[in-house]
Amino acid sequence: MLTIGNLAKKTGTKVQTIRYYEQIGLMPEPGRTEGGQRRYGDAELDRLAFIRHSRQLGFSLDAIRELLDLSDNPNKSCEDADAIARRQLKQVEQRMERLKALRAELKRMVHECSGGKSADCRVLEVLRDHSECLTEHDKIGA
Amino acid sequence: MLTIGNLAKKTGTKVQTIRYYEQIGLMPEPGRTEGGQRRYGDAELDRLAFIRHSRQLGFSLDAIRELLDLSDNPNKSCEDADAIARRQLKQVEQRMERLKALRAELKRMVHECSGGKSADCRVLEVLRDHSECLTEHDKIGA
DNA sequence: GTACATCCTCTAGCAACTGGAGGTTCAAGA
DNA sequence: TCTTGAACCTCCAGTTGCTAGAGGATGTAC
Repeated sequence: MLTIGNLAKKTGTKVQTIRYYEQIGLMPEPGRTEGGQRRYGDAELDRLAFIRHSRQLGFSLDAIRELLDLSDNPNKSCEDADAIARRQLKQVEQRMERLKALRAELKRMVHECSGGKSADCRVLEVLRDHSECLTEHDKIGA
Repeated sequence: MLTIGNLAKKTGTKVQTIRYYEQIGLMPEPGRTEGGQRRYGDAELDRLAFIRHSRQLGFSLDAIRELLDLSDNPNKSCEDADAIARRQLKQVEQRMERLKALRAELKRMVHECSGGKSADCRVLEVLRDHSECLTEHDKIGA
């Protein structure tokens, strides 16, 4: 049986995060010692590893909830899981497109800066005047 | 003079967001009508446009605060603004690298899914077992 | 038996907004 | 001039995914 600290170490999670996952119902309520401390078994270790791995792949906690539900019910259709992954893939691709445009703009700003007083700064100038942008970058966020 | 609603429309910002920027000191306290409603001039319009544009390029509000300070003081060195932009560029590039790895992994997951019961789902299987991953993707977030 | 690392709960905070409740003001039309 | 209704006001709570700290209890190793 694992203490919460050891579970945390094994999965690369913070202790507080595990308690948080329990609080929002992603992790089950584990058994406790007489003194009230949490003790975890292998099932919980696997579940937390699944959650962490999914987070690393960028899935939201809501998406993970769905994936866990599919994982818990082997008779459900695989298509649902696939759809979630496809959705995630699409999001990732959109974010990459956005970042590409941002990178181009930032590079241009940075390369045009020649030092000197900020009155003549190209970086600030571009920020002041959107029309100087070569690319579209309309939505906020990555 | 602009009402807050018109300022919002002109800059593509929500009214609440403008009030929020005022609250945190990014936007100045504007003049008011006798009845207490905010009225904005061109300076505020420019400032908000600057803020929004910077946000679109992914700068944090803290970074924007610095940039605004530089913009307000034309005698300060341009190098500071350049450094902020370079920092931002670096972040964007790091995020892109991460997303590339994620995209590869997600694509692989999705392409291997052949439908059927979730018991045999490759998506779920990969999520269960990190060792099946071809790429490293250790840090969470984009 | 005692030290002290680790655990417990609870609360608050982070970024960067967004939404709603409940009430007031402004401007245009009758 | 009055009325209507859109837009404004303040204040508070919620979002996502954690993270940090206070103040106190527990577990374990020596």
